[in-house]
Amino acid sequence: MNICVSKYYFMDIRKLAKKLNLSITTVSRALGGYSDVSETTRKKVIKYAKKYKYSPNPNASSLASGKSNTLGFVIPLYGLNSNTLNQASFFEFIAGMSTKIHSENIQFFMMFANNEKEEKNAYEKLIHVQKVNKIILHNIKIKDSRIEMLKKNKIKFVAWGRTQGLNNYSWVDLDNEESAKVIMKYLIEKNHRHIAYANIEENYNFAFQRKQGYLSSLKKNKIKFNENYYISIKNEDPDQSASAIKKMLNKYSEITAIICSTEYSAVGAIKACNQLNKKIGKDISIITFDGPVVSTIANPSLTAITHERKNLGQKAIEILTDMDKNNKTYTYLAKANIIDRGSVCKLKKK
Amino acid sequence: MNICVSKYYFMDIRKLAKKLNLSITTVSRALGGYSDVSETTRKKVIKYAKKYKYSPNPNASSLASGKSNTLGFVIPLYGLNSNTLNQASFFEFIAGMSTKIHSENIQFFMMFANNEKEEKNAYEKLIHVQKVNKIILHNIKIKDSRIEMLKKNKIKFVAWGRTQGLNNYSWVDLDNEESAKVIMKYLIEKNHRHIAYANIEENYNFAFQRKQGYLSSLKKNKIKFNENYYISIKNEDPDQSASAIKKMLNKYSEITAIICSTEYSAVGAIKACNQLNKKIGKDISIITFDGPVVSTIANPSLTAITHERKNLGQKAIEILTDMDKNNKTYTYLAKANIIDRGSVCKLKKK
DNA sequence: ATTGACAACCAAAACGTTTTGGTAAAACAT
DNA sequence: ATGTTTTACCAAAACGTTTTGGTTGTCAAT
Repeated sequence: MNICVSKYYFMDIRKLAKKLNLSITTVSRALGGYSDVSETTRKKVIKYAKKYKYSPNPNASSLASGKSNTLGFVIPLYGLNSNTLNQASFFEFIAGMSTKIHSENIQFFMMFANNEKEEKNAYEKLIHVQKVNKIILHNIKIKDSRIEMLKKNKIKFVAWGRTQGLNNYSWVDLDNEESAKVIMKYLIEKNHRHIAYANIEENYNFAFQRKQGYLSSLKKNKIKFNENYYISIKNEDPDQSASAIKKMLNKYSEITAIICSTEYSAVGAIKACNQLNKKIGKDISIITFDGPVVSTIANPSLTAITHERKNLGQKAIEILTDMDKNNKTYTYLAKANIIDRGSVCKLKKK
Repeated sequence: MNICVSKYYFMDIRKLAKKLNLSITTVSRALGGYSDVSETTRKKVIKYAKKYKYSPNPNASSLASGKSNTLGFVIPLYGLNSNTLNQASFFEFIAGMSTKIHSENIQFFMMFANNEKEEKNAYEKLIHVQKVNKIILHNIKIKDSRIEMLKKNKIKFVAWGRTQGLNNYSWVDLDNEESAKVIMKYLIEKNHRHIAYANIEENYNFAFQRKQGYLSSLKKNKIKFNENYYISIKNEDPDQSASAIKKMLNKYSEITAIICSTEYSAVGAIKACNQLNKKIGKDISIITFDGPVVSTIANPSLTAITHERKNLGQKAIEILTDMDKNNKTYTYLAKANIIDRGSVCKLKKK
């Protein structure tokens, strides 16, 4: 009654070669997809490899080839650990990756970083000690020196997020600017004209992009940007948001809708409205970016625009495998959909 | 202007041995801590290894020794991906680990699992393909066949959580029963006697343990267990909780306090009270287990008992390194503290 | 002086692959 | 018929360690 050991009766390439009456070289090259093996032989090799559950020893293989077929990934704990919302998007991303990884037989090597210095160090270790040849670059800064570093080392990578300016590398990202426009269209169709925007500080790239979409939609609809309707909070702290929003709503009572750039500001908005006894979805409309947590936890729930984050992870892996084949760079923008939870009301046309 | 490559000018054990005028064997054994190397030699070796930033090629080392000094860890996405609250505790755990991993120079190998079958498979791959020699066993079931499997393969492991019954292996866990008792003491001191308990289904081990604490505290204080005050919800769905709690409060208006076994049931309780127009912290008291999310997002915030989850991760690594030295098993129970957020009121003594 | 134990070192084998630099046979071109 | 190219295969080296099975020299006990 051996639960597991029996399943992996040990089969190395030598035994496999002997069983097949082939040389080790041929077996290796058959499985490696080299062209100096006839198709009939290759099929036989693959069939037997499957039958005997042969899987090459990854250490031997990495050692011999100088590459490890391992995907490096650094988890920036310092950005995640205290931020429940980022955590959710993180898990959605790796869940997306995992669907592809399984089929592509890639392996995974993770490291942790508790601050920026550790983060950079981790990437260097991944490359020079672990010898990973693929990397998911996460937690992109507006300007990011890691990109040059990876290029110099000729490591294939996909960035999750973009730097500001020219992005001449492969990346996947949310279509932040576009989704802000979608939100604006949604509000304007419901006849909102005095639309406030609660942001976190703009040196987060996504926050900057979202604001751009807001501004360009205003312009397109010939609404003048009113800077009193715009809030920028340093930390992702709902209480700070709440007090700023409260002040704003008190002073500018003509505001009928608030766009919240993160879930934290959304929670702030809810608190502010509760304190002012404004009924959400009636006296005031609120719409937020993202919202996995708000949707289940916050009270009341909020209408939100959500991105297909799972696609991001999937695409990242797809791109990496495509990059193996040809040396192009690829990009992917995740689209977003509005999920109506009743926190936005339709105003009468004036 | 080389950002990174220069930092790791390549130094292997051969070059190091040549520089030191020693054999490769001696260098290896000096760094490995073997006793057939004199202390003076060892010091010299270590000094130079540091100076030249030598770090052994992990693939070569694993290949030669048959062990990889790598810690295996399977992320059960199927339990995490949709559950924001588990995510938070997950990150707290790995953040805890990361503080120790850095200092102990352990490496990390992660796999993902989207269901129980994949999960078990992942552990087998970790052992037989990746050749990890240490494992953090996560997502423990009440009865868990993986434990036998790991024992049979002589893999050192620490379980995060416990099976029911005899636990003759190393584990770290929350002190669930004790913290339920702490909560009960807290409520009873505030003169609550009609205390309801909103649980999720008891075949989660932690839910079972927490209920035990509740029951034994009742007994100790000579309060008879009233099964009408006890709710057990299948899924972690706030709305299901809400409707059950609402029904209960309507029928048994003598209830003055609700203990929520998870944050989800806490959100349910908040919703129920709002719908019944009962003011939390005044008309009714609510206290919840955990609460990283509730504390920032839920409205109002709730008094909660929180465990030092970061310690769990730290201890897990500590235990693994201790187990390397001597073959004992270790256990650790994380203590909990009540954080008062005003949702529990003091009743007048009758 | 001889023996045994011990300390400190080392050469070579082993780990399981990939890669290099071939060879033999078959196919094709002249 | 001969030279050339192509196809299909392989032996051996290499990857950078750890481990095995020693050797040599020193010291204490006899």
